[in-house]
This record gives sequence, structure tokens and C-alpha cells, in this order.
Amino acid sequence: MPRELIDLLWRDHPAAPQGGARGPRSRVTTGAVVDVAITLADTEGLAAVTVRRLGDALGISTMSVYTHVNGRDDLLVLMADAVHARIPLPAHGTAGWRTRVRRVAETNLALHLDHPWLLEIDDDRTAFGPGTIAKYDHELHALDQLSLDDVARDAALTFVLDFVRAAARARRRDPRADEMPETWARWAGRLAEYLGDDYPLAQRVGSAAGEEMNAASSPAHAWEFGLARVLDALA
Amino acid sequence: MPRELIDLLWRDHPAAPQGGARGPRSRVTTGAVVDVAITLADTEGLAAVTVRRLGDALGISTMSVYTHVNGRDDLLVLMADAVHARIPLPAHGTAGWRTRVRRVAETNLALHLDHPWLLEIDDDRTAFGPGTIAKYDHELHALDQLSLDDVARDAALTFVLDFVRAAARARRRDPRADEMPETWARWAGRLAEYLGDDYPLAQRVGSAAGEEMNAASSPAHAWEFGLARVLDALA
DNA sequence: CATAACCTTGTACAGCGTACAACGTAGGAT
DNA sequence: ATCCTACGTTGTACGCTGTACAAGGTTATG
Repeated sequence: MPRELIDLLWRDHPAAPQGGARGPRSRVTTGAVVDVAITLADTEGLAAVTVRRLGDALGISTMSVYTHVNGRDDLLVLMADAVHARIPLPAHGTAGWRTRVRRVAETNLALHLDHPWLLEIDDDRTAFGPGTIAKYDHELHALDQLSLDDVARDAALTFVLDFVRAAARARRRDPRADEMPETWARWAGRLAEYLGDDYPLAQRVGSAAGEEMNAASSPAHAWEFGLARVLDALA
Repeated sequence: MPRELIDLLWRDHPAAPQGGARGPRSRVTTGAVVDVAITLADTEGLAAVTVRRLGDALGISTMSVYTHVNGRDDLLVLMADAVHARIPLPAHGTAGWRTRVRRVAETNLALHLDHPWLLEIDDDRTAFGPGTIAKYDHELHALDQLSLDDVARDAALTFVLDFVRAAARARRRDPRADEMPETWARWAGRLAEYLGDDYPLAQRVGSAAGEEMNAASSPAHAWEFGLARVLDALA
């Protein structure tokens, strides 16, 4: 199947080219491949999404995966667009722009918390997918009441979404977190020796921030703090 | 050499454990390995930094690399800390906080433009390196005049640096950029067919933003726009 | 001089993405 | 009804990755 990525992205559109009539029917659809890849990434991380494991999970051979997806790079784009398409896009209604933007930010944060692997996908071609475009359109409308020209409107949205991305990155669980307690036990003494009395400000603020990060309420607090700043910046 | 990462990070500190006296001297130092890895990443991207290529570039065998660095993950941390250590940290002097923060942001943007691969390294252990700590301390002092408690001061710095990170990400050249013209030639027609008259706002703003991105002056303009917003948000 | 500690190296293994060719299956044309 | 052609499926194989392990060489120390 040498179908182009653009056609795979829009595979559910009426105008999309269908697979030829001849030969045996595919045992799985492109959509199924993408869905299985997403659940695999959700449960075991993006590194677990290998072509071989994907074939196993689908009950087909490794190489058959390539019948439905051109390669791993393309698969990642399809995955990202698919989760974008799942986002609820409720009408903005009569809400003011601050409420709208806040909702956009919260929805995007939830998206990243549900699918942390999105942070690892960085492919501009995602922008051409139906899910991504629908999401983009909806989010642009959140800024209707601010009188911004087109370029500024895009820049403002990017500003908000970049903030969300950074917040999600900060919340994401470090894969090394399990070993960190014992690692820290070995390191703390040595680091103190190296640091001595140098960089007192960094030592004080760093440990305060470190403890704050371990506090249960911290992420929510940091989120509210930052989001308020972002909203102020847009005004 | 089962030296811990923390000791490798602080290898130039007087209190750091030295290699034993017995046996042949190492033909290269850990610092040399890290430096060569950095130039390799600068010129060919992080993907080119493989243990084998590193050994070749150093004139030693593949496995000898492991004498100076515990593994690839650790190497990435050492690389990140090393470039952090290279940043100039001029005294803040009598400048106001806005000027200070602006300088911090500009320095970090330059760092990311010089070493785009920094965006791909995401390891919390980098925070314990001498270069990273010195940089952190210096940047915290940029906020001296704002009366912030420790946690808020860290949050404010993170806010600024996350913005810089996002700006660097937007400026970074897509590795697929070479093929993009011909790809777009094949895609443009199909995409127009799929979209039809749907999402008029997204189509208009998207193409405006796309053209703006190709304009020569655009990055600088977007940077100034965003940075001004960040500075306002801190006030 | 013997020993212990250290660096260096080659071989090997499991895993990855994927190119390629052989094979089987089913609709369309004759 | 038969042939042909397009298509899905699959196994094998290649080059690449990080790195575990064991053998060998080199040097300061007992």
C-alpha cells in the first residue's frame, strides 16, 4: 500500500482513495493499527510501540503492518492526529475569552496527561491531519473576542499551547523515578561535598523547589499560577 | 570505570575521585569524550552520536568509550551539563530586572540555537551538574529585585526558560524540510479537496501563519512579541 | 619479581526499522 | 469458466543500535 500519509490521515473522508477491490481483504484496517498503537503507547510508553510488537498485538505479521502504515514515522503522525480527533470540542457559547482560553488550556493539559508520549512526537506533518485541523479551528475561535489579526491570533494560541506543553513536561513522571531514592541516597553526600558553601541561592531555592515538587498540591498550584500569568499576558 | 554519574559530572572538582594509579593511563579523558560528542551532535545531530561513531572519532575502540562514560544515557547528561558550563555568566550589575531577564532569555535562546539537540535531552539528573547549577544560580539572581519567595522565584525562572525552549523548538529546522516542497506539491491539491469550505478560520489563519513563517524577519518578530508578553506576565 | 588493579579490545547478543522476493487470494476481463 | 492482474501476507535478511562479557596487555605497588 503506497498510500500517501495525507490520504491515510484523511482515510475516513469520502474523497479518500480506497484500497483496490482485487486480492484478499485486509485483515485489519489502518484505523485499527493506529488505535492499537495508541493503547500500547498509553500503557507502556512510546518506546514499546515497535513494528514487531504492533504486529503481535494485531495478530498479523511484522511486515503486514507496513500494508496499513508506511513506516514508523508516519505511524506517529497518525497517532497524534487520532488523539487530537478524540478531543471534545464543545461550543464556546457566550463565555468570555478568558474562560474560553482557560478551557482550551485545561483540555490540552488533560490530553497530555492522558497521552504523555505526545511530547515525544515532533513532526510538522501532523498539522495536516483532520483531527489536528479541527482542534486548531476550535481553539482559534476561543480568541474571537480579542481583536487580533491572523498572524497574531496564531501566535497567541501558540503561546498558550506552549505553556501547556511545558506544564505537561514538568508533570510527566521521570522513567528513572523508581531508582531515584536510592540514587539520591548515594549522591546527596557527594553533592554536598562538591557544592560546599558555593551557590547559596541555588542551593536554597533548589531544595525549596525540590520539596515543593514532592508536595501533593504542588502541580495544581503551579498550574494555576502559570495559567493566570498567561491569561494576563494575552490581555 | 564504575564511577558514578555524579562524580563524572564533577570530574574537575578537587574532591572528585581520580582514576587509580595502576594500569595504563587512559588514552582519552572523559572531558574529551564529552567534547567530541558535543561537536558531533552540533554538526550531525544527536542521532549521529552513537557509541561506535564516538569511538571512531576519538581513535579508540567502541567499547573503550565505556571506560570514560557509563552509557549513552549518562553521556547525554554530561553533554548537556558541559554546554551549560560554557555559557557566559556576566555580572548583572546595576541593570533592572527586565533587562536582566531579557539577557537571560537571549542567552538561553543562543544556547539552544547553537545546540538544537538540547531539546531532545530530558533527564532530571542534569540538574546536579556543576555547569547547570552555576547557570541556575546566575539566572535566579536575575530576579533579585522582584520580591519573590523561593518557590515563586523558581517558578518564575521556569516560566521564562520554558518560553525560550518553546521558541527554540519553533525555530529549529525540520529534518524533513528538504523534501517538504515536493511533498507539499503532491499534498496541496488533495488537502484542498478534503477541506473544501470547512474550517474557514483555520484555513485562513493557518496559511497566514505558514507564510509568515517563511518570511525572513518572522522569527525575530515572534521572539520579541513573546518575550514582551513574558516580561509583562512577571510584573 | 609477583600481584593486583586498571585500560583496551573483539566477539556476541538481542533488539530495532525495513527492503525484498515469494506466495496465495480474489475480483475483472475475456 | 478461465486467465490475468492487482493486492495482502509472510519469512528472510541487512545494517544499525546499545552494551554484557571475557580475554589480553600494561603499569604501579607489595
